[in-house]
Amino acid sequence: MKKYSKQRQLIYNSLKNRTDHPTVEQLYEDLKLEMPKLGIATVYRNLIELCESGEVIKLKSLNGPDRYDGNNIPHIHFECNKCNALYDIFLNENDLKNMNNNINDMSRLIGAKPEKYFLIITGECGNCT
Amino acid sequence: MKKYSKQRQLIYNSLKNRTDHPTVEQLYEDLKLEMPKLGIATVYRNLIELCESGEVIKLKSLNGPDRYDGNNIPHIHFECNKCNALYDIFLNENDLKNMNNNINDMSRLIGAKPEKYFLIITGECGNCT
DNA sequence: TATAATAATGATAATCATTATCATATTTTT
DNA sequence: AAAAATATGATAATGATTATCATTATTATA
Repeated sequence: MKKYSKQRQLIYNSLKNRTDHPTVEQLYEDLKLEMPKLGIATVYRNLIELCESGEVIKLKSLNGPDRYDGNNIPHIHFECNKCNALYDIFLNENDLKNMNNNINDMSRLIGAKPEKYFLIITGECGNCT
Repeated sequence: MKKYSKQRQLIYNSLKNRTDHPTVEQLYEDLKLEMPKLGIATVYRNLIELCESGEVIKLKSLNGPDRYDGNNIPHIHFECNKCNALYDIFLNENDLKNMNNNINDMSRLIGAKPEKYFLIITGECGNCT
């Protein structure tokens, strides 16, 4: 993957080093501290590229704007409907395999060919109970 | 559930009688044929109410704007990344039970209390292959 | 290495989706 | 039927994202 511009490296590294799944706005505000001339359009542009290359995952939040996940190994998400925090949930090898089998079976029901899946659970997170 | 205004009944019935998961714009254009004075804000407003009451489900499309599902029995979705069609996939009782168990187990991993889940599969649908 | 060609940036305008406002109309209550 | 409560339609306002374009940075070429 190409990541030559200073800006892209900054965006890429930042996402790889945080697990809070920031919105574009959050990412932009944080990165401006390191690179004050950064433009928000650059953040949008690079996120599109990074998503297309598969380095980054775009998450459709149920409440606010889209959020971004720098972790591209397969996993699922939990969104707290109290505090809006978005958590990663990593499945063990066996559960992941089962999940993939289920996805294939489900898709077969409608004659479709699955590529990816997005599973998001909502409810109350541990911090909010 | 309350659905007294002519407009709300129209919106409600329309969603219950179609399975294509329209966007607000699509729904609005279609309903204007039956009720030419209908305003799009009314569509938005009533969809919010219908979602809050659980009669209707809001779906976060991976590409376009949000889409709405008049079927509130638990099921999952497949979004075709070629033609953008959004399909329902209904699970049998056993698979649904397994899915719920999995959701509970996954949530337990991070100490969260699950309420709902949204599973969307992407790929190529039967019509596009 | 200097220079030409290519591609990315930052500022901001434009667009798209959604929500807010408010005067009017409809529905419900009394 | 009148009063109170609620919903509507038109449209302004907002929020999120994309498009434009002159400038700057990066890469390729001589």
